[in-house]
Amino acid sequence: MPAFGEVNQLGGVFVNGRPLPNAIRLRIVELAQLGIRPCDISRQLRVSHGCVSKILARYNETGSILPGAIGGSKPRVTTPTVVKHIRTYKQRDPGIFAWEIRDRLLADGVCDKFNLPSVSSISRILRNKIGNLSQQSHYESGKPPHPPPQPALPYNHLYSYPSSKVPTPPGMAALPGHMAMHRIWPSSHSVTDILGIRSITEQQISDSASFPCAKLEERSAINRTHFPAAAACSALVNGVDNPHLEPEAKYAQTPSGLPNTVSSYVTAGSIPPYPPPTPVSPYMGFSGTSSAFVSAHTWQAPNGSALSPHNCDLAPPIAFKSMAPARDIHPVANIHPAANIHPATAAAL
DNA sequence: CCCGTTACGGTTGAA
DNA sequence: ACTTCAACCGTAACG
Repeated sequence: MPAFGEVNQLGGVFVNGRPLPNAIRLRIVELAQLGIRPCDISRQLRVSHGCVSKILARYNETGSILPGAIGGSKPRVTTPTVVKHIRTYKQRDPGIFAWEIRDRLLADGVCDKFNLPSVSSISRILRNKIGNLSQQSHYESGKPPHPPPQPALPYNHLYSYPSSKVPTPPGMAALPGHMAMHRIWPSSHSVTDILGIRSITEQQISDSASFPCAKLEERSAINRTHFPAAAACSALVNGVDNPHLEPEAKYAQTPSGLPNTVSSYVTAGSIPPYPPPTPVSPYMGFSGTSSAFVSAHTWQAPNGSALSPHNCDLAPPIAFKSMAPARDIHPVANIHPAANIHPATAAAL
C-alpha cells in the first residue's frame, strides 16, 4: 500500500513501484518538445533523469507516454486451439511422440516458433488434458470465460513488446505489417476488451485520488503501437487524463483539461534549481499546473466528441537527439509503419 | 555536466 | 484464498 510516496533526491514525490502520473509523463514529453534538455526537465519536474530518459525514449519508440503493462502473465501458448490440435494428432496416431506433435504444430501452422509449446508442455497436455481421449469431450476442463482471441496467431502477434529492453522478435518482419504492429497485451484481456466493446458501465470507475489510474497500466499498454501516426498525438493526450477508460474509449475523448500551453509552466532559461517542494500527497506536490491537471479528471463520456488535433500540444514522436526546435518533424508514419486505424479508434473519430 | 544503462526494491495481476 | 512469477515501475548510481 503505497499510501504517501517517497521523496527523491530532487525533492520530487514518487511511489516506489508505481508509474509516474500521466500528467507528469505528459509534461516531460511536452517540455522535451519545446526543446528543453532532459536534464532540465528532470530538475524542473523533479523526476530522476533516468526516468525522464526512459519516458522520452519510450515515447520516441512507441508514440505513447503511457507506462507499460504491469503485472499479469504472458499469454499461454497452450491455447485451446493448440490443445485441440494436439488432441487431434493424438487421436489420429495414439503412438505419436510429443516432439512429433511439436513438429506438426509448427508444420501445420498451428503455432509458429514463438508460441510453440515445449515438448514438456505437450507431454503435460497429453497427460493432464487429453489423458483419456474417449471421455474427453471438452479439451479443457476449465475453459476461460472468453477464449483467447485468435489463439492460432503467432506468438509475437499477441505479445510484442513496446519496451526497448525487448527487441522486436525475429520473424516479425515476415509478418503482415498491420498485424505485426498490433499489440494486444496482456493476453488476459477478454475479447470484448480487445475489441473495445466493453460495457460502458465498466468504464465508470470511481475516480479517486490524485494518484493516477489504478487500472491504467495494463490498459494503457494496449494498442500502444496501434495508433495511426497522425492520431498519435491526440491519442496519447487523450489517454492521459482519463486513465480509467478503455484505450479505445479514452482515445476518443475530448482532450478536455489539457494544458493548452505549457509556457506559463516552462521557464526554460530561468528555472530555479529546486522550487520549494510541497509534498502533500504523492504527486500532489508537483507544480500547480500539473496537479490541477492531474486532479482535474473531468473526463467525459466515452463517446465524446471528435478529436481535434489543434488541441494537442504534442508533436508526434521525434528524435529528441536531433531535435533542435520542433522543426523537422518526421512524419510519424515512418516511425510507425502500422498506420492502420484501429476500428474502434476510427469509429470514435 | 549530460545522459544511457542497470541494480535494486518495489507493485501488480494472471495463472 | 493464497502463492508464484514475470512483467513493469522510478530511483540512485555508475560509466
